[in-house]
Amino acid sequence: MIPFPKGGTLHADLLAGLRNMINQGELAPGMRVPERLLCERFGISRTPLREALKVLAAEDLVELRPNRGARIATLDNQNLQHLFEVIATLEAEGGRLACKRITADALAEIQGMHYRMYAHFLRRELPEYFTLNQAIHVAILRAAANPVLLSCYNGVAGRVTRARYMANRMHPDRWEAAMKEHEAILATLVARDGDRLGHLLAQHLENKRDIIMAAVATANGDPDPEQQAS
Amino acid sequence: MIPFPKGGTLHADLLAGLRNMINQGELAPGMRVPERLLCERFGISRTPLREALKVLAAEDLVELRPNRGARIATLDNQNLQHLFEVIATLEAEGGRLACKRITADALAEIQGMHYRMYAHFLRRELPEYFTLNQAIHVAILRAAANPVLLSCYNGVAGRVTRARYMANRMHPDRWEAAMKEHEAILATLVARDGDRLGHLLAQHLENKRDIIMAAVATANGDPDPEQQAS
DNA sequence: AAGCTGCATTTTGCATTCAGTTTGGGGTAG
DNA sequence: CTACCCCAAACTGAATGCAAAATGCAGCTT
Repeated sequence: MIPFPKGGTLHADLLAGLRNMINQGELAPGMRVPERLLCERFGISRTPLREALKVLAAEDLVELRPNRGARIATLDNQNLQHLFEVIATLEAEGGRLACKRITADALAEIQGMHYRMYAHFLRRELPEYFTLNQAIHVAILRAAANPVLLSCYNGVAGRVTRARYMANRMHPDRWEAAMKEHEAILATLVARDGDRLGHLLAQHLENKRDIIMAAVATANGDPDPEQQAS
Repeated sequence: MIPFPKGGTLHADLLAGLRNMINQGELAPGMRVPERLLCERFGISRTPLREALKVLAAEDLVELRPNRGARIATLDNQNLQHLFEVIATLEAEGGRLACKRITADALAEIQGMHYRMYAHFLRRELPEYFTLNQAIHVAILRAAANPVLLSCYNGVAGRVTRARYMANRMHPDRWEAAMKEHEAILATLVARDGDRLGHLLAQHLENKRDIIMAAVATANGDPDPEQQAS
């Protein structure tokens, strides 16, 4: 019986737990969700688990087929293309709005995160770098002061988190380029140039997409991943 | 006992039924959701109803407070601002992509819908006009050939559907202006001018937002609605 | 008379139970 | 040997039951 964070109601905690399991690959894409097994692993009954699965299905993290159980949603290249297209759109708009609305405090906090991230870059501490990287992107979205935009972003970004976990290493050249992009992003945010920031973020996302898609391709057994359609 | 569309599984049908009830105001914003009452009205048990409520809560259509039941989410002016900001973003990007990807068939279908809508406009048939109007917007999104973008749009647009129902009448001048905007939108789509279409759609959405917010304001008892922040 | 306390009722959250469907296997006919 | 069919076991979907928490109200205190 595997313990899990018990903050509030059971189904809510389960939701978080299942999300983690999916993101970390414990529940592999395409896999059937073993209802009964998970119930005894978590030490709960089927009711809250099924409630959580309904929510995950609404988020397209699992596919729910009537009378035939649930499957973990797969992430093929086309899915990733579509997801990143939407993520880029939301981040770009978030950047534009953030330039208009960001407070001095929020800007200072982002700058702080940026420099801490830079330190991790210099020390080649990839996990810490990734964490701050993602935190900066979320912070910009948050600075856009639009909770709907943020929750929309979280919903879509959550669907590629699994793929992010696969891309847990990075070519040094690309890493340096990404760091430079972040430099430009920060400078443009400070300059409050919304349109330019939007474009920079969209470009940055495209590059991120290529890395992740390459990583997913290798993870899927392709040793020489050079497929990346437009 | 109120009947409801019974197509597939019970909770899925319930979901659709509850959405309709919310959109048409049968379940008023801020209202507590009487679990037991709805169960006997639909003639079902609490389990599928609760599953449907969990999904609605994930979509932010209802607010779920632990041990204190569910409330229908309210839609204040700020919410509408935020929602329309995101809707405009998604529609604009959808328009840009549609210009790149739309097929001749899809374009012809949109043109057909447009002219039928124009006929309803000439005859001042508002409900039919609204239906086709919405269908055109969805068709453009669909032409963008990005299912993630579409489902994202549906999710956010679904949250303002209630407000749309309140705006069931329209000033003749504004109606004519909206019709002209649609003319321009169609022409720009035909011309495959993605960036321009994006801007037109965003502008069109801003106007729609103003109408709906004014209607909601009057519905909330404000006889002279002149609040519309940027 | 207003506010607080304690109890009864209602409601929520979860477990358990029941009914209907799918799935897998063994047997049989071709 | 292969294909089909039938049956049983497993699983899914929904209903019911039960414990805990919240709500409402009466009576009491100040």
